[in-house]
Amino acid sequence: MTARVRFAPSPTGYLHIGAARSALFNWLFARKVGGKFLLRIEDTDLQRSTDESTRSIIEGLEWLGLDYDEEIVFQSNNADQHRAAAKKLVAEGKAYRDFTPKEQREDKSVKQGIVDRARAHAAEGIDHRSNPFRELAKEESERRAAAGEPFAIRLKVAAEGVSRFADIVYGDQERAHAEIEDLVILRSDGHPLYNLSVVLDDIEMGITHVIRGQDHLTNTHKQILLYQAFGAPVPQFAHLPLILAPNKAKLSKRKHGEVVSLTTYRDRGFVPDAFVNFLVRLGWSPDTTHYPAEIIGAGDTGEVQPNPDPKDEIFSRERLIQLFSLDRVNKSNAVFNFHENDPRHWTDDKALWMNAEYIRTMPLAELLPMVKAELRSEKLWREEYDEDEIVWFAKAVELIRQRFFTLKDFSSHGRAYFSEDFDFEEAAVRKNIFKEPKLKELLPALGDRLETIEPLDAAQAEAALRIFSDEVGVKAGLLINASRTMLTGQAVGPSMFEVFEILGRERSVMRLRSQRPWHEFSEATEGQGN
RNA sequence: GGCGCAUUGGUGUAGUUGGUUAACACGCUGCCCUCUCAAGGCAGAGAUCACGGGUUCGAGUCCCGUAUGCGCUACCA
Repeated sequence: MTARVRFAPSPTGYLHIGAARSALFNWLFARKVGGKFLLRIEDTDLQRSTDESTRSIIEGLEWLGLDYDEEIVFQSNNADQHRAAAKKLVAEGKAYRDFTPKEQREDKSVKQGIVDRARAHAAEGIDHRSNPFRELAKEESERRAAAGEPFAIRLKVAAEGVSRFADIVYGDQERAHAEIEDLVILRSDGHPLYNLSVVLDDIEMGITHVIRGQDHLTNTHKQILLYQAFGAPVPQFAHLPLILAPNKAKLSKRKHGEVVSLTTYRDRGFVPDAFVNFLVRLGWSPDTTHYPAEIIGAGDTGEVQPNPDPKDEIFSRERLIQLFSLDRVNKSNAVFNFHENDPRHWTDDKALWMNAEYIRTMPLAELLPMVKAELRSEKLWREEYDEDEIVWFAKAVELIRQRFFTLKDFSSHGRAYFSEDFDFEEAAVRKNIFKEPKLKELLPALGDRLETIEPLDAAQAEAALRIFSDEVGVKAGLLINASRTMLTGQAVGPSMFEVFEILGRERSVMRLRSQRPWHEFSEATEGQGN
């Protein structure tokens, strides 16, 4: 039997990174075992579900490269079947109509309401199964329903016995039926509820492995009861640890903002594979056991690769598929360690590091289209980069990628490589240019010197600059650092001679002759004057 | 309140059936390299393995309890 798994988000907002990770684990599992990965949108909550959110989920999965194998299932399309199934359970005596009027929610929190009621019931010795309608005569129930009296449908849970299942991640789970209330499966307005809908859809879609967040671990017992009521085979379950905020609270949009939204990472310049690589390490690690080559087979065919080294952190998508296994998922929740109000560490440092690692080491051919998209979105793209200047473009990207963290850096820190319209950083100007008054004359003179060299490659530029610095009696470093700021507006960047070569003779000379720093900033040192 | 799950340096993780200097990655500090900043190389700080008992010659690894966190407990998903 081929495995069939699904990712089943509810479209009530952006795609949460925790949900994205669930999708990833499902996808990896499916690809690993040659099964099917399906997508189901759980849009039963019509008030909260939005098309925009559905779109963002689909886009998010596409961005991560998690392709699904069949048509998307929209749960709302199945509401009629779900209703019919609930009524069938009533007819079979496995569920009953509850005519208790719907409770009005107070303004206090749901959680507090639950606790209060549980306390009150405990104090009065009320069993949660003491519903007066549980054993109502069939005829009476039919009569009241026919008379138009509203009712919810509850599953009749056995008073005795226990529910058991073996979770692939969390191990054997057991819960006494006495702990499970007669859950409502159909609302009095005819609306099917979550536990009913998931089970029915999972049966319908032939799901064999349910891989989802640990927040559903205890719900699973209820769902198993429903599988049994419908006489359907129970799938395997694997629950995933949750992703928590730095204060170990649940990550939420309201409290933590855009760091929890997957689209943020796309919009802020993450490489999809890098983010996948980061996400997969939250709660999963590969088997690093080292088996002798004579046991696992020869490595030269490429078919059998040894397990990774413990120090390995970078895994390609293909490697992840090869290495992935649900029994290597751990049980404790992971903290997503971002720093609010710190622009440098706006998200987890390791995610940022990993993205930088991908940007500087991934095949250039894969990076170039991403840089192109970024430049295009910032109106810095020129068609020549795809034509006559294609070699230049590749070399420029190769040069500057080495110290970038996100794709956004290509249009911000890297702007001067693609446009004359770049800014000078004031601190850089003060540090590298204003500190030596002679530079106002030396830099244009250096420009004159470099103008005589064609082509202006790195070696030539270096030779010329060093000779020039000797002649005028200043340290080469002074001219190098000043040049960097003149040509890029910044105090830091790649090796200066490479920059000369990439920018070329014309642009280098023009920028060395520019008077912009003196026009844009006052030479007066801060804290002095008046 | 009840039930469930978890607990290894700041963060993510490793630690196969208990065996004795608790490993790796990120981050942090210093040094080297150097035209700056990264990268890279080297070195270092940082963990009484939540706490308390127990079993054992020996426990991060097994058992019990406590604490803390999280989850579920809804006619939310």
